[in-house]
Amino acid sequence: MQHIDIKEIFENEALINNNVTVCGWVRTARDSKNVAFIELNDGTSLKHLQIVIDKSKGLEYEEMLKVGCAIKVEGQLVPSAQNIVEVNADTLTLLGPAPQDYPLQKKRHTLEFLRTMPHLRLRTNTFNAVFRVRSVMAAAIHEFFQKKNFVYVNTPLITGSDCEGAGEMFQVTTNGYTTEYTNEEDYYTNDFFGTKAGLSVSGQLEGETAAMAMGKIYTFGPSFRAENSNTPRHLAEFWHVEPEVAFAELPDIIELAEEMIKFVIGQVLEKCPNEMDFFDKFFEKGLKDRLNKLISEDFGTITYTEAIELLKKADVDFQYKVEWGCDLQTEHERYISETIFGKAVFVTNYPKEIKSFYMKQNDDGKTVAAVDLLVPGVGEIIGGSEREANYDKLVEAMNIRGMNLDLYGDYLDLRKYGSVPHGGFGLGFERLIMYCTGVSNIRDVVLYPRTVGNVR
RNA sequence: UCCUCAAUAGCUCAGUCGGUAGAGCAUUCGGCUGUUAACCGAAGGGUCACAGGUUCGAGUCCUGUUUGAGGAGCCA
Repeated sequence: MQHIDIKEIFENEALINNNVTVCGWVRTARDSKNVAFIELNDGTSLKHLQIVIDKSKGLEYEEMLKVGCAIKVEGQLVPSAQNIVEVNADTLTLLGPAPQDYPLQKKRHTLEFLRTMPHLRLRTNTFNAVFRVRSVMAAAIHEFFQKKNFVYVNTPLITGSDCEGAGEMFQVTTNGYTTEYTNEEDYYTNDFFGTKAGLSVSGQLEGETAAMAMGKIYTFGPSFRAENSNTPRHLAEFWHVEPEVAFAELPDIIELAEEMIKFVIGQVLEKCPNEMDFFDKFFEKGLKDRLNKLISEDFGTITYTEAIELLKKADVDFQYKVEWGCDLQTEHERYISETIFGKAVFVTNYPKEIKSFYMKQNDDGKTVAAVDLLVPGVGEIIGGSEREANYDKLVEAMNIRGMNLDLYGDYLDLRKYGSVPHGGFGLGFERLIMYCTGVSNIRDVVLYPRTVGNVR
């Protein structure tokens, strides 16, 4: 169907005073005696295109004033004082009518109401802006890593091993509920893979194997967590960015994370000015200032041990007592990133007891080379570490946790043959989108959010 | 999973001390000299989330359930 994107209508000055054809959905219409106005949106632009209907031309137009219908318009593009340009319609075609029970109105709806119709909420300004920003961010992530010679790998979504400590796995099975087996082993050996399988909670372990061959890799794809967590920051299915770098130590990983966050946010500010104005106006006042500040200054850095000292000295009555060895609670993380630093901050070198088996044990014998990136508002958006490269130390850490070493033969081989210092991090893509847009519920930055009890 | 709050017209909400269900927007109809969430007039629209209970009488009080939101835990 030959037509011009509304985005181009607004940007290409050469089109002015020419005849154009545009298609789109009617967002709102205003009718008076001699003239009617339609605001048309085709998804390419946040700004609507005004269509002017001169009633003396005798066009059929009444059905096309209904909010939500799809129309095609041919007419002359003319300058407009208030709207930059507008189209004086010569012909109007109704592509798809919208009956009066169309649920979206031309007024503002609550995000809660829009969540009840994930298919139609996409036709609102908010979701138009969210998914354009999401798309630009995804492209920026690829661009960042590709320019740095990282190889994009796709780790398996179905896995036999659990990335320990990263949450509950969804089980993958072809055994129906009517099948009966006498014991668990019998059940799994008769299943599709002949063993217990699940959806991956992280591609890290497989990513490490790739990094130990290709040097620098990244994954960018879905991860699945069956945790019963009901918060505005958790999804059962989310997109995970997981770079893994050989010949790298913890400071290299921190530098990479900071550089990546700054690049992606810089791209959004540059390529989505209208969307960012929209978010700044309707979702978080001062959003653009906050992001511009973020990309122009260094992130904070503090060790876990230093953070504990500062929290102990803080004149705040925390609900959870601060003691070296405890994991940082949300209230502590907020105090560090929002009150102490007032910006993004890396917290490093956590006690080994509260972190995963694969993290490199530091020489102090008490901590591991882990890092979390805390940002004001959203909390933790990155978790990473230098990995334990020493075979014996890794085996020891796994034994302490009572893990079955037989399931990790491939992983242990990496330390047996040509082991090198390496590390990486995991970024929750949706959390970065929240941080970038000011949208405060993760369900509103995903097309069809999957959460506990919701798989529509 | 735990804690708190909420659920009234299609949407957003009001509803006083327990006494006949309200507004704005939307919809439909009519009007209006180019409007910007247009404006003006009229009409239609209700199982007050669901199930019990207290009461002469419950949208309002009590109990349970469901759904949603926020916080916590877990995490990205």
